[in-house]
Amino acid sequence: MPAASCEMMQRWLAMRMESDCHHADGAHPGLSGPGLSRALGKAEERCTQVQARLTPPRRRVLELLLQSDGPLKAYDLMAAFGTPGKSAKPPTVYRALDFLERQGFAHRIESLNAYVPCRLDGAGHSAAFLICDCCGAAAEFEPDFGPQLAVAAQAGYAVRAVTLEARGLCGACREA
Amino acid sequence: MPAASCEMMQRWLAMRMESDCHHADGAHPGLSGPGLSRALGKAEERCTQVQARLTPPRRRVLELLLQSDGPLKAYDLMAAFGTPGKSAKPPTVYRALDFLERQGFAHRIESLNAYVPCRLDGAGHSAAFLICDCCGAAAEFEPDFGPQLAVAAQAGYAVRAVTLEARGLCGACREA
DNA sequence: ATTCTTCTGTTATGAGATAACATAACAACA
DNA sequence: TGTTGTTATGTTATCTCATAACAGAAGAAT
Repeated sequence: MPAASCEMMQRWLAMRMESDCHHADGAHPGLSGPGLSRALGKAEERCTQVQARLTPPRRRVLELLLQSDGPLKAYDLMAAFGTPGKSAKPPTVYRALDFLERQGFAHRIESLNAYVPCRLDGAGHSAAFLICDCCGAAAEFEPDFGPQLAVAAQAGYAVRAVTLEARGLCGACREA
Repeated sequence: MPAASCEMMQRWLAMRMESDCHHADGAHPGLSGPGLSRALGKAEERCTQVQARLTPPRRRVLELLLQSDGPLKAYDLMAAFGTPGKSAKPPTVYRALDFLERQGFAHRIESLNAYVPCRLDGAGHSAAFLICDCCGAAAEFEPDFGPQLAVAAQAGYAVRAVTLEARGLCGACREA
């Protein structure tokens, strides 16, 4: 199939991605029980160190993020926030996310409009993700922005934060 | 000496307007006249090479992006699309943007929900930007994703596209 | 000329995020 | 201990961003 196929190919790929690819991801499995408690405790600790308050709604949103196997949308968080039928309202969740991002406890993934808990210790203001277009997994990794920061310096930019999002297929989905 | 006058202008604006930073940016000035025609012609050419159709709405959206000094929002494009009072509707613009992105003529900047024309020749499916939080300029640069791709390969990921967005202050705004 | 595909125009709706304002909790300190 | 300033929450409404779904027009292929 020669040339007219560029758009056809796109559609085909899109269909394939939509078709059920429900591999459990494995990149960052959701926490529960002791692991969850430990992570929350760590967050509490870091909050007291910097005199920030991990209030109930903030803690709840962080808990939901930590429990999840993958990125969560803001409205998913709202739905899961309270008891069934008693969901949170947008500002509650967005404010909590705002706080969590400022403290480095969570990241927003721009290309998904979704949020993940930070998986790296002592992370600063940078985040980098390998995102699987098939199963939706988002694996955080420690980026080396050396080359990019060199370019920025050359151009006279003062970089405050960098986000990098690589889209593709994870190992599991490549084989399937 | 354009740099000096730009600086003066910035100081003046900063004094007048205190909080808001409305400098014209200069990173990628909007095209007009022959430069614009040349860019559009080049796009036409590349389209015929791959048997894609740069139809009127697509061409119009690309033209608007090329004319702009900075990133444009989808709804700004809609407003500017036709004659005053006769704006385009969402699908018209989003479909055009979709096409332009697929052909590599435009990029979406995720962290701004905005769009820019591609400024690099022969660009593949990667994009990298230095975004000024003060004046809104978005300077595209050729990224070197060597380290990141190594990480991805190590993790078994097949990377299809990478986007990088560095937020900070451009040289001009740093001084102001 | 017909058929297939792609592209456009239109209406309506879905998803994502914030504005604005009132109230509550907390810390600091006289 | 009450007062004050600050920070956080609850609530309503609204705003911005993006897509679904379908009818019809324009091109290309035979």
